[in-house]
Amino acid sequence: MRIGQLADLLGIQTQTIRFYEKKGLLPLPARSYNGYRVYTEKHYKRLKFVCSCRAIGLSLSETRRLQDYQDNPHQPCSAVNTLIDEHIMHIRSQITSLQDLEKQLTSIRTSCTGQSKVIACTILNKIDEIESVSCNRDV
Amino acid sequence: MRIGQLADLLGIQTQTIRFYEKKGLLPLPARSYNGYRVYTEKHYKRLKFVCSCRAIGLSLSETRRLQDYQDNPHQPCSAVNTLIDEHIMHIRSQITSLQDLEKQLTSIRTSCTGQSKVIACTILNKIDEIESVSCNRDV
DNA sequence: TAAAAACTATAAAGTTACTATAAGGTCAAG
DNA sequence: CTTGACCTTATAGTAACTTTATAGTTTTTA
Ligand SMILES: [Zn+2]
Ligand SMILES: [Zn+2]
Ligand SMILES: [Zn+2]
Ligand SMILES: [Zn+2]
Repeated sequence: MRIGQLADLLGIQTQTIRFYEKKGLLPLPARSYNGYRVYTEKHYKRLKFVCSCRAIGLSLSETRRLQDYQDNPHQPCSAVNTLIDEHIMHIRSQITSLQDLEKQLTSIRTSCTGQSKVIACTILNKIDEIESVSCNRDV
Repeated sequence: MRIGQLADLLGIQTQTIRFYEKKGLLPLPARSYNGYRVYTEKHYKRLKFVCSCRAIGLSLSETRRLQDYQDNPHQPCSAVNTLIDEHIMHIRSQITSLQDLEKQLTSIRTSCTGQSKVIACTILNKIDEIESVSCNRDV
C-alpha cells in the first residue's frame, strides 16, 4: 500500500503520515524501487492507533508512551491506567478553567446592549477592570 | 520605568513584553541613552489591557481588534459585542468537545482496574476499537 | 576599585501538531 | 508526448510564547 491509500483509509493527509514517521510514531516503511513508501497491515494498525489516541485528545508523547506499553505487553497495565487518569485530569482542568472563563465572559457581555459608542462601552470598561492575578496564559 | 519593573508590575516576563511590542500590541517605547526601553503610564495601561484580554482567553488578534476599537472610540460599540459574542462561542464549543472527550475517556477508563497485564488491558483494546470518523485534531 | 550579580539588548531556535509551499521525480492514460 | 495524479525532500508558517546564546550596562559588594 502506498502513502496516499493509507492516508485515505484513515482520513488524514499524507504529510501527517510522514510527520508521524519523523516523530517516531510510525515504524519506517519499506521503499519500492522508485523510492515510494510501502506500507503493510502492521503500519495501518499502528497508524490507526495513533489516530484513535489523537481522537481522545492524547498528545503525541502520551501516544508514544502507550505504544511503548503495547510493545512490552507483559508488564502490569497499571501504568496505562495512570496515564489515562492523568489525561482525564488534563481534560477536566481545561474544562473547569474554560467554564470559569465563560462565566466571566457572559457577565462582561450582558453589561452592554451594543447601543453605545466605543468610548462608553461597558465591555471595554469591565475588561480594563479585570485584575489578572498574574496574566494567566494556559487557556 | 524600565522593562523589568513593568514586567514585575504585571507578573509577566520581559521577553513577553518585547514579544507583544514586536506583534504591534504595545507602542514602541522611548529609549534612554543606553538603549534601554523606557515606559510610561500609557504603556502600562496598554499592556494591562492586553494581559486582561489574555486572562479572558482572547487571542492576540482579537485583542488587537479591541485595541483598534479603543483607538477609534466614536464608532458604535456593537462591533465589540460581536467580537465578545464570537469569542464566547469559541469557548463554548471548546467546552462541549472537551466534555464529550471526558465522557469517552471515563467510559474507557472504568473498564480496567489495572490488575491485568498490558497485553490484556481493556483500555488499550477500547482505544483500538475507536472509530475516529476522521482523526479529529482540533481539541 | 574591581569583581560579581543583576539587568538590559538582539537574534535565533524550540515548543505542539500539524499545514502549506516549493521544486522536482515517477507513472498511467490519452 | 504531454497532462494529471501521485510520490519525493526540504523549508517555512501557524499561536503565543519560552529558551538559549551572546553581549553590553548598571548596581552591588567585597
Ligand atoms: Zn493529556
Ligand atoms: Zn458596548
Ligand atoms: Zn476567541
Ligand atoms: Zn488496563
